[in-house]
Amino acid sequence: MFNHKEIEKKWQKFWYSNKTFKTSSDDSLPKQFILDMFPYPSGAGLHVGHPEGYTATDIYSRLKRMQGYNVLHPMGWDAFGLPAEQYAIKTGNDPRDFTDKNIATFKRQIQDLGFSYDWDREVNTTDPNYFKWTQWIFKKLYEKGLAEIGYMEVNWCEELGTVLANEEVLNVDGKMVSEVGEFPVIKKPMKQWVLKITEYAERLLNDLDELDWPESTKEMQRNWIGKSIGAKVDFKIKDHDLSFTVFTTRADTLFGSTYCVLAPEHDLVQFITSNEQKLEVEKYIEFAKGKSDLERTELNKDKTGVFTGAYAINPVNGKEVPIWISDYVLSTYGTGAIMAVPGHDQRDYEFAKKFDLEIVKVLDGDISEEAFTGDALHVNSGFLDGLGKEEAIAKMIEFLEENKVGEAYVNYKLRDWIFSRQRFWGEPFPVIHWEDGTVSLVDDKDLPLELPEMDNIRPTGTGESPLANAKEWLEVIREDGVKGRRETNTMPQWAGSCWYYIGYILNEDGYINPESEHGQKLLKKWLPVDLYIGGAEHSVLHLLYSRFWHKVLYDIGVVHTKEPYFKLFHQGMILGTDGLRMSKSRGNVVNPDELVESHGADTFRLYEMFMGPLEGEKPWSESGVDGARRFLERVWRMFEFSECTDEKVLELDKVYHQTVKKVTADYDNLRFNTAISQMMIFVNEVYKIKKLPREYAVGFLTMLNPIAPHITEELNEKLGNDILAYSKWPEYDESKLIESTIEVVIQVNGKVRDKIKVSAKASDDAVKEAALTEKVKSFTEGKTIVKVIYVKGKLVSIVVK
RNA sequence: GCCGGUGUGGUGGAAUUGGUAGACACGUUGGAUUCAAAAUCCAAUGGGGUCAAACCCGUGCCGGUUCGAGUCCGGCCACCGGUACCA
Repeated sequence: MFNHKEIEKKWQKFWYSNKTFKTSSDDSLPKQFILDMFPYPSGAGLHVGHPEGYTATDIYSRLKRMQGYNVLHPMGWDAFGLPAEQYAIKTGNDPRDFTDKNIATFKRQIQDLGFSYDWDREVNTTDPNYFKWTQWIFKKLYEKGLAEIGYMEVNWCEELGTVLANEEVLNVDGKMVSEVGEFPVIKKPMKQWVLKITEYAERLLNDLDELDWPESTKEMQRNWIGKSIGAKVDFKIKDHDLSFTVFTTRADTLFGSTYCVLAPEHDLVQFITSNEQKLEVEKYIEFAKGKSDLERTELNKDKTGVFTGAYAINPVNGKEVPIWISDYVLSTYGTGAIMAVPGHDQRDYEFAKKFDLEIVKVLDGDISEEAFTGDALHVNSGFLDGLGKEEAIAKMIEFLEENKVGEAYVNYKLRDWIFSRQRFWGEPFPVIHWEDGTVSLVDDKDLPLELPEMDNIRPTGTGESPLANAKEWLEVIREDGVKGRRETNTMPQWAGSCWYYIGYILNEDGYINPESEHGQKLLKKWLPVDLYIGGAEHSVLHLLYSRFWHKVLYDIGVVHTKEPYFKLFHQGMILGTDGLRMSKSRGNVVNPDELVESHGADTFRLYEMFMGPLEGEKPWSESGVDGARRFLERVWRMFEFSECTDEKVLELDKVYHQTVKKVTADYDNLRFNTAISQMMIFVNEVYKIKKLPREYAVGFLTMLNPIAPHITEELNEKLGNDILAYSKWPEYDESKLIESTIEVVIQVNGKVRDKIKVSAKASDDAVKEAALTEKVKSFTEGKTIVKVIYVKGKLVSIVVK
């Protein structure tokens, strides 16, 4: 039995005090930037899911160091956010203390696992020295015209007097209510900072192609960006000097447009509603405010809507068509208005059937039961009659452009990013609103703009953040006597996580100015991130927002790669022993502390990597942990019973070289479970032979070191060698892997019937000949052999009739 | 609902390009060791069938392509992640 407590503490202390894993400033070595998604340090501490990805990157980092790379492998804290805010409001305590305490726990737990982080580069998003640069980037966005104030809809709860996160809103009978108290929640437009990510939509879409990311993640981002090519069409409103624009991908069906629908929030609704309809329209707008987008669109089974009393003029045929409002049209997609073509759009079809609106067939397909949305020749469409879809779309756009009533247009589902939160615990905006109506930014030399000390953080009841109560901080006076008020919104948690990979690079005992010569040198050296591992739950939002900021920084010359993260990998979730997601309420959360205490960090790391493929979801198992420990015990004993000899042990040649080959390839491809099983096979062989040549002993310890760094360093030290952390990665000799005889499977009509051993050098014909064994013949007898297929070195397939 | 994923023995999983399904572990059973036990070492272990073999069945379900399908195609089912203010 080895004493994990002693060994692990000893090596952790050694690495920490020697700064073994400090990033080298040596520019001659090739670099590897290996990054984890940094955690939100919750009050519950680390759970066993966190170290899964961290172990993977740690193995990879240790491998790359031994392969001669200069490795940057840092860790930090995404420490702003909702839970600390809620804790502060509930208890009256300062979120800073709470956050610092949680970080200390997380850090201790992570360090107990022996990860090879360069702790000199630790970042913390709530550290003013860090968020100084978050604010600086915001200023750059503002100066580039990418940050604007606009009225955007938020979840407003009148009773609670506060804006709620989607997470805090429940759906009861299709209505939004607060999680706390079940009070009504409505969509209410409020002044918000908005980042114009849509201006980058096309680049965010196109540059996905050059990334080594899971195809599924790229696909999700593509779908999220949601590019659709179509046209804008202008509709004049009868008896008003007003018009509105719709976006459509099927401009060719314009002759079939028999009504239009505006989103209930559409600006025009108030101007065009007739007196007779006014009451009903207002009632409907109220009704729609209480529904979430999801309920309004995808979950919407029963269409609702109200006629406004106004008519639009169809620009292609001059027909007067009624204008309705309905919640299935969203103000946030396209132009917030649609031309309804009930014959050829299913939602419009359902709506028209329900409200008995005219349906005109303009494509030659069956519309008796449902809308026909395919490609067919046009009918009832004037100059489009007889044309197919593509041709007709092109011709219609030509008509629209010639008559100045529309144009070709590309629409994205991607929406601009609401970048403000009505909260205390976030980065303050470096913005002052002056009483003369102007807005100015805080000067660079006055950054960071820190959060005020507040005795009691509480909601204001007006929808403003608790910062509105911090009078001294809030109110400023300009030299000319004009009064101003600081922005009371704060930035969302995304802000700090959008650029933290850059933070690590710049953090050399304080943050280097990214535009300085030294900062530039560092950024050019380290970017992009070579490997980024984190959960699939970040597939779209974090990764898309972060890519957007990176592109902006690229445009202003701060960074020099188009993309931040070159290779991305998602680790799967670790489930509870019951196969369900770990959660406090289920009581199935496993905390690593007890296991590290009882089994040791090496066992923990080994078990997590052996559980299954990194990307898969896997349930936790106690007995599996014991098995992992048993393997390490077996390794420990292997060095006790086997003579460590300087002689060659020919029986081990093949399995050793196989192991080097497989482990090297598997580590590189993040397939740790199969690498471990190969090392187990090697150990099993040594147990049979009871001899271990020195060269193979060191090679084996080197290979196991990235997974179980403490025990391998200890064994290696006992052998009298220098530390493994920077030793040379073993190489394999292909010639040792060649077999002289091979086993070939013989199939008859696809079923395995016999196996033969043949010389590796045997000719194809000789193998085919040898395949006709007595047993095989009993299956081919009385039948004609139609075909014989030989797959080299693997099988012979005989087809009979 | 929409987008993306997953489904293989009693259990975790392996099979990297269509070529021996179940590597390696866990568990179980048997043996060795021990006064005895734990630990350790060795062996067996998908299901049916058989004294043993032969043989049959088997990768969520239904169908297809192929000499050959866990792998490719079509249609389902179940579960998981995301769905823009949890991050």
